[in-house]
Amino acid sequence: MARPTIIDVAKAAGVSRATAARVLAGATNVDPVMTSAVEREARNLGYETNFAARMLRGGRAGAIGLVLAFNEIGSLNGTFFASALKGAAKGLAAGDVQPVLLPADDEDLGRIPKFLRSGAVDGVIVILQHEITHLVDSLADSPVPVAWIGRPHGDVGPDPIVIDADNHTGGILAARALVEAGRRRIGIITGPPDMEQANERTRGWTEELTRSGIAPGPMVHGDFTVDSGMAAMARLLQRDPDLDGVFASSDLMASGALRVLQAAGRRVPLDVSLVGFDDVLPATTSDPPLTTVRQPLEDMGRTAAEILIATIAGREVERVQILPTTLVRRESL
Amino acid sequence: MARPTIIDVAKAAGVSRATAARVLAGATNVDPVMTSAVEREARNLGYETNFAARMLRGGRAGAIGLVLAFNEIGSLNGTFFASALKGAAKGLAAGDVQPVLLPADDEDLGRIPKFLRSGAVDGVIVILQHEITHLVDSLADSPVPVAWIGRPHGDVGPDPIVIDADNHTGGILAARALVEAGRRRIGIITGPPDMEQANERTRGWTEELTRSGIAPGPMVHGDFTVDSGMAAMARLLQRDPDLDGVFASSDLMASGALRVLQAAGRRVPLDVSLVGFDDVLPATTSDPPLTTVRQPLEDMGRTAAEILIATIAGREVERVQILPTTLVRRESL
DNA sequence: CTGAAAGCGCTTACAG
DNA sequence: CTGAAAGCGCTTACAG
Repeated sequence: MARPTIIDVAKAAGVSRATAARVLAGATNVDPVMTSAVEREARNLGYETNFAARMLRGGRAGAIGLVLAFNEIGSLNGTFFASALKGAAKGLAAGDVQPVLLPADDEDLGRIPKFLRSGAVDGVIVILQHEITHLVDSLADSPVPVAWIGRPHGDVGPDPIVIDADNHTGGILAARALVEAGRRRIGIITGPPDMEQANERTRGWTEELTRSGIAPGPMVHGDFTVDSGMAAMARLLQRDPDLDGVFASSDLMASGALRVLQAAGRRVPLDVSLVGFDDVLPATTSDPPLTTVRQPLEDMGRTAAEILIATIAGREVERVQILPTTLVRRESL
Repeated sequence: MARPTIIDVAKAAGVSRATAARVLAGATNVDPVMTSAVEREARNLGYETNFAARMLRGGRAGAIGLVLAFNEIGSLNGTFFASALKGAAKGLAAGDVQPVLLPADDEDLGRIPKFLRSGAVDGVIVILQHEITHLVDSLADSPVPVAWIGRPHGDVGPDPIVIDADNHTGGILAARALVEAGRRRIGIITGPPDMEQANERTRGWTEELTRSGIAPGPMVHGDFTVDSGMAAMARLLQRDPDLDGVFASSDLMASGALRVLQAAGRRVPLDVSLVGFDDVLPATTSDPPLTTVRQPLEDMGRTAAEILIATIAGREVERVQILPTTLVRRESL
């Protein structure tokens, strides 16, 4: 069935469309029997007020534009999220589609699904930096197509649109670079255990070390932040003071680790080699700048936009795209 | 006159509403006389297709949602722009208003004014990092209220909504900190000369040095990027190799300057003290972390959202707000 | 080639 | 307390 209208709700509840509208608007002077009938049917049908109709009637959009120069979007590269956002914004602009920001509120999980049912957007791109299980669940039965940047955990329905980086190869690249630099006692600062992308990096790293005949060193979990990188590095040094190589699953954690290493008197890269992941701004501003595994975040965002636009237009496209990761050599290795 | 409709255009052109619609849709099989009459009147009246009506008719929004967890917005702090965006997004979310991203295309200046006339948004926030004169001009006669983050150059009409940081005091704080650290040969890396905010910082710096009986040292312009900071620092060292203090008008330029200083054998802060501006992520990840003048970027974004929402709701609010800057002491001073 | 009319889905002033 | 009807602004199938 097509998106239900208020007429569908009214019919199902056996009342006039005016009454249904009143109930849905929260009016109190309506027969309680009718009220509950309307509320029940609205829920059953998954009714949500049509955004365009309300706007045409009321004259108010309920939206505010954020104007920014394109080169300001260009400056968005400080973080994973900012870079992906930048790519997506560019891709959407190229398709003459407006990007609408939908912050997912932890306290009100229903907001986004509701918004999607209102018809205000033709599709959504989800930038999955951290695993947000409830968000994934609440988008599983979206009435509009969803493109996932990063592979979602859990059930997202059949044939999802997924854009991800090749995390597994990224882990291999990091391990190989450390081994080729002559490192033999190599630890890892990985991401949260429930985050599949981090796990794949770790798997690649483990495989490549094993393949090279080197036993993987100590592993500590972080949460991708600078602070967690500092804490993780301190624990890594406790576990093996003679560590000569570290792979951190994000540049932020790597830059935290770098600071702890230097404070502990280790010279990087002389005593310890360090490889990060992401290739975001802090990788270039730290001292020494970080050798890191580059995720093509901007490309991922742009690709998500393109696939989604094509899907909405009814064109056939490859719905899963894993973009390559590459090693960017700077001075921490 | 209220926003003109296609009926207004049709009347003015002396044709039926169907004909006007055909012309506006680009149909070719319309009498040339009628065609040009419609086109002329549409232009005269500043007609733009009502977004809600088209959407209700056509069923397509022409928009795509970017779903992101709130803590991902929280990670937006790599740059001036990202932090302001983060604050604005939070402020809008609190008011239950959707943020719509409007990238300003250099090649198509008309796009944003057109969009605003379509009624798709109730207001706009402009994040002015660089001075974008043409953008300012093209928004001067916006049909919806505009909130400027950063003081716009040029004519923006009467009684504009402006949210800015106290750049002048920021410059004073930087100079005072350098002087109190015992520095006497203090150079400055400022912003582009046409950018009022950078000029105010420089003015504050100059005033405070003069007040302390210290002659301001050499000045070089940058464009707020890391690279421009590196180039500027190199020139500063040429002009005065015995410099013992530097104020850079952005943290990115400061981190570029830091690298050049260290490459030139200067220890920071032992030989040279360095103060940045903004307090964005790279200030905390550089080595040493930067002492910097903090702009409350997130507050500025949030304030812009709040003022705009209040204005749209018809509430009276203070339309100009200059938020305080503060010195954040880290280790480069 | 042009115009009168229907209809997208909603809300609310009006009549009962 | 409830319903029939008008109207927000647009586009297009239909009739001429």
